[in-house]
Amino acid sequence: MGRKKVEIKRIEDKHSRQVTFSKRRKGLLKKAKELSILCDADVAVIVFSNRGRLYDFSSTNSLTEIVQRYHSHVEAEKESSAEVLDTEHSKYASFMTVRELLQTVERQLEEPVVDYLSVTDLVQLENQLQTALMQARSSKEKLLCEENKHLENQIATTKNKREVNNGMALDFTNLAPASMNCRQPKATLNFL
Amino acid sequence: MGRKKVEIKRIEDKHSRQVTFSKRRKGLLKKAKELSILCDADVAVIVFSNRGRLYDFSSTNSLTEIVQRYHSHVEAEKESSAEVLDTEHSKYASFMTVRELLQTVERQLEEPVVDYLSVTDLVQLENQLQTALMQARSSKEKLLCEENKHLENQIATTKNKREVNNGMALDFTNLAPASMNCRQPKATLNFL
DNA sequence: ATCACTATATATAACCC
DNA sequence: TGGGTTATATATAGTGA
Repeated sequence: MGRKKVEIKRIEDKHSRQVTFSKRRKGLLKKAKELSILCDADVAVIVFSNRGRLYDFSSTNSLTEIVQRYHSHVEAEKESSAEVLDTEHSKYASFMTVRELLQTVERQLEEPVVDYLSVTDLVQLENQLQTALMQARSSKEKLLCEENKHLENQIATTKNKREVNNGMALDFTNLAPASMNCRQPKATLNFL
Repeated sequence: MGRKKVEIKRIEDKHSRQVTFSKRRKGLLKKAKELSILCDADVAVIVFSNRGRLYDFSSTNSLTEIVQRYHSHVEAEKESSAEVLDTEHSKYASFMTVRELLQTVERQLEEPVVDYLSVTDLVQLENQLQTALMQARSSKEKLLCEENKHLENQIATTKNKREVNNGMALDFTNLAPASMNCRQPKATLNFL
């Protein structure tokens, strides 16, 4: 795309590598922006120069937003590939997740918290909610209404079983990738 | 870059938006790869189509790696820049938000839901939790423990006031910047 | 570093299947 | 969807200030 065709391999000359980096980085971010606008897509780009300088683009206010969505998406894919999910289960998954969320937050608040579990669990909760949100976003009206009605019934009939449900611990060990993302607790430890 | 020059604004025709998305996405990911190879840079790209499908590129084995580097980079910058925030106020902000979240989710689940309020509210909740998360992540251990103890007391003493608290509507208007991010509800409405 | 210039390589819009 | 073709718009390599 210039006077000469360049092979796609590391540019050895330091100066032209730097110049090319500057030009292509700008081009990449521009393309990312265009894609997000033209196609109404959410796009995030992170670039670190080989000397550690950061450049980024996000189609939303915060890049983190998209990253979170990425994590939950990966999370969701893992779940759906693991279980061949029957329709009935997945249909109400988002709202079930919210109910679980509710219970977890309750426990979170009512039990003594030691160590950094609060931070870690917040991350987990956040992922769960994000997943629920993704699913909710792509639902259509009828599904949504059905779900709501169904949910109301569930709530009504489940209220009595509260104790039982609370006894059922959420299995966070299934969230391996998510917890790998959360090295924040470690980072927090570094402050001390 | 084609037969005609295109303005950079949302493509209204659904079909050509989809086609353009497909082509430009491929182009973007290719450019990202080239940049990372040519200039020995770390590059991560995340793309969500407007229908929620995920596409990504990472110059390292895991995209998460780069994301983490991004977070530490941002964290480091944040710390080096001034922290103006009033300590007393921000101290418990994250956990207060979680408590509000709890109440809101409860209402969400126990009240009949009409229209798309459920989706919209989920977005709000998501933002609140995100805010809580951000703040929690940057807390230090002592703060965290203090908060937890304080919180436990609050919970204990607040339980009786439940009714009153539920009556107190959350003021979402304070979340202006966050809610501006959420154009998804609009997008969701378009499906219908 | 970045800016401007140009010749050229690439990306891609409109069109086909 | 996803892949071709072709004409055109863009990106950018090489160069110099």
